[in-house]
Amino acid sequence: MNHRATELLGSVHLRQTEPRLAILRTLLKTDTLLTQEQIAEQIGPDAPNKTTIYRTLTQLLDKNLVHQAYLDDRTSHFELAHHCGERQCHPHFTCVHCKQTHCLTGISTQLVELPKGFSVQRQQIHIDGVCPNCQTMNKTKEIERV
Amino acid sequence: MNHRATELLGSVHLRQTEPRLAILRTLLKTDTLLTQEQIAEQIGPDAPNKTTIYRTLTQLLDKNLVHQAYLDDRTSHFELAHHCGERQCHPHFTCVHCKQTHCLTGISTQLVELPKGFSVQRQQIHIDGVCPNCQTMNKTKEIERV
DNA sequence: CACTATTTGCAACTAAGTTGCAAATAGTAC
DNA sequence: GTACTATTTGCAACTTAGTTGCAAATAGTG
Ligand SMILES: [Zn+2]
Ligand SMILES: [Zn+2]
Ligand SMILES: [Zn+2]
Ligand SMILES: [Zn+2]
Repeated sequence: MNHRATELLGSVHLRQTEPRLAILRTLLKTDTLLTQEQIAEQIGPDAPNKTTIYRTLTQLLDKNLVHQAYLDDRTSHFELAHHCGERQCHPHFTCVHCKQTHCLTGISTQLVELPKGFSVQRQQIHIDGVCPNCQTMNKTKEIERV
Repeated sequence: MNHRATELLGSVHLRQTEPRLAILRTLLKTDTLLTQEQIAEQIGPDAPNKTTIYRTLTQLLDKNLVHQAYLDDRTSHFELAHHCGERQCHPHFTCVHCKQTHCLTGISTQLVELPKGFSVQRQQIHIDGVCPNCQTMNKTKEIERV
């Protein structure tokens, strides 16, 4: 992981600093979106300052190593761009019950057919619903009530 | 418009108050998403307090008369739900150049096929790109440069 | 007209994200 | 290794969308 982080930084000609490596390692480890706060938590007590985290994420966004998603809670979520297509991110699913967001990386989706004159740079799909976990929990509760 | 606003409020059993009517009239008049601030602007000097606007929008969201979209700027955008399907809003297109968002109400889209166990409540598609207006403006500039 | 539950406006607050600046450090040249 | 400089970092102060508590105003009802 550490090596991959170094590699990624190198590939976009950014200096190899500990804060940047720690942030990249954290993003490499996870399979979902993370907020600035979650990144800091996961790095632990020696996490970089929040300003540094935001600045680093902005740089990685500019280099297109990282993507940003706006879900339903007014805070930005970030992830590595390596599971996204050229003009389309993988879809995201947010459970209205447990509020968890899942990256649907295995799923193929179509680009929307746009009217003449519009050109696409990135398409993002966001789905709200109930996740498998909460679905079965609800069923269990129903059975218990009977 | 005024009549339609009254009708809408009645249909969800909310009291007919001037702030609520003004907000609904504004949403009825427009063909795009609006922020709290834009709603206040459009109503003018007698616009309701921002607290009232947010509270009203939340009530209308609960009654499913209004939908909320999170685009790329950390502020919520609102619109009437009347151009949305049962489980899917119309797609939104944001121009990276002029920052304007367009409601693509005429376009048909598919629901993503979810893995077993996930159930959909609402699918939203958001596209970033260049709008027809900015596209032709760029072409014109190129020609001028030659 | 009177009554009450609901709604509104205001001021103070919360929290995500940004900015300016001085101190620290990565990469480079010797 | 040491010195140098451009870049990066941390901190504190700030900005701003959205929320909360509460007292005053008002829609609907009889
Ligand atoms: Zn869930
Ligand atoms: Zn994802
Ligand atoms: Zn445009
Ligand atoms: Zn729309």
